[in-house]
Amino acid sequence: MEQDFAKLGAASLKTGADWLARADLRPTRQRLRLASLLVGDGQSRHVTAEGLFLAAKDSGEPVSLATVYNTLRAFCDAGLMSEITVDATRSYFDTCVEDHPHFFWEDTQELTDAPSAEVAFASLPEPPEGARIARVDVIIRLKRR
Amino acid sequence: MEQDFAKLGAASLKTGADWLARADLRPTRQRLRLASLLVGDGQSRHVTAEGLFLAAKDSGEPVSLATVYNTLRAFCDAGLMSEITVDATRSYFDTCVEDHPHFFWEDTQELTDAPSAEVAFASLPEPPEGARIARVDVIIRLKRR
DNA sequence: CTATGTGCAAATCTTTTGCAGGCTA
DNA sequence: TAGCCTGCAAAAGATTTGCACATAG
Repeated sequence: MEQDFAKLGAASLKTGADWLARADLRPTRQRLRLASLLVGDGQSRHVTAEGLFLAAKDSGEPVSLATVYNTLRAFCDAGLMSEITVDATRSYFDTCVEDHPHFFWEDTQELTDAPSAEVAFASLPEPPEGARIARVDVIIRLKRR
Repeated sequence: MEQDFAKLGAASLKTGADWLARADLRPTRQRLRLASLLVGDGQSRHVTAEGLFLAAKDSGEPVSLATVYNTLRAFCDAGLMSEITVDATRSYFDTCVEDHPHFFWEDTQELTDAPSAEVAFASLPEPPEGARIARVDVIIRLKRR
């Protein structure tokens, strides 16, 4: 589950701070660090709690695992991130909150964006009586050949 | 997570036995019981381990939770069932092994089939170089209104 | 009779939570 | 200063596993 994170510079710290400010989250040292790793370079990123925890440790400013979990939860609650369910044993989090399709690489357990423009529904069923469609998850599972 | 299971009669035991035989699985008392609950009426069914465990208990012939887990795993390995990932905290199993779309009722945590004919892709992306598409999961998340 | 399957309890793994001390506004 | 945040360790919940006993072929 190799994940490549933003190199941290002044710019990424600034970007992370803006990102937190958008959601009225207190810019603590830990949140700034995690935010920088997540959106420091303006790219969208897919992480697991464990992966982000390791990235923080590698970056030289460790954040406790509990705080990584709590922070990812806070980011989701604040609408900054979304949780993607692809694997029964692990949660994935995406810095992009739009409903979009994903590739899941079964060999490396890596989650990436699928080109959204190329996944189009010809039709979707009418939601059953009394229900509305909250979201449509599309996971394209890939195997190396 | 109310799940309604097959009423067990001679027919359902027969059906369950055939189902096991198709996969060369030994027809033990526990497997026959679970198979009957799953495919006894020829309907496709979506279960969690806990739900199936309770159904067995209610049916008057309990099966231990560990065996329910091991058996569901065995049924999947044998190609009789498939595992559907919709919820990070629980695994769902489907007696239908074809790749087909699902409704997930967020309020009751219930998983049902979506009318497959009505979910058509206009297009799917080309799998990235060196990969092939193993499966495409479509989960339509529903909220009650 | 031998290989498999079952059940219990214990282990494992991911995620959450209680609580004491620290830090932002 | 008040309240939110962090980290640690413990708790919780789902699933797996080790092992002794049972059972199908």
